[in-house]
Amino acid sequence: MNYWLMKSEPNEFSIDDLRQRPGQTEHWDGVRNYQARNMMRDQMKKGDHVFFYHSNCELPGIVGIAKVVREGYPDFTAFDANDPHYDPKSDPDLPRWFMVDIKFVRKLKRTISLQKLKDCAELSEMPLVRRGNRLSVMPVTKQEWDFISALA
DNA sequence: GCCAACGTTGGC
DNA sequence: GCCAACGTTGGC
Repeated sequence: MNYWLMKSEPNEFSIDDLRQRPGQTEHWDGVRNYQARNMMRDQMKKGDHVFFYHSNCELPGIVGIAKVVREGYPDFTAFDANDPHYDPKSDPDLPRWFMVDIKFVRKLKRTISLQKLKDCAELSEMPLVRRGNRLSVMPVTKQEWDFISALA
């Protein structure tokens, strides 16, 4: 069992949007970063736990929990010239970008803010709290997961 | 292979 | 809206 953190801008796609999706499930399309791609394609497994993080908003932080319900498969939005995430270099016969499906588990009563996470020495190794970090999908250790869960 | 230019991310 | 940090692109 592995643990992850996935960022989303709430004005694009929030934890509430996920909860309201049919089956409370959504495909995580639009990631155009190779490190994040590799994790979704190769490492994220059905049943893995996910922290849902809101970025680029009034109170950045962890807002909920989700889980992986479908393992890596080609991000079809890359093939669609009308899609904002279109990438002509991704060939359907040799897809460049991958995604997973995640399902809503629960929303936290209160956001665990980025500031709070930064204040915890136990979390100082997380890429999330490192300066300049831009990874939108990142691994979380079991220790970090348990520690953060206890903050909620 | 180097590196400047550029576009994007994301906190503030 | 600003801007630092970072990844990607493309000329050479």
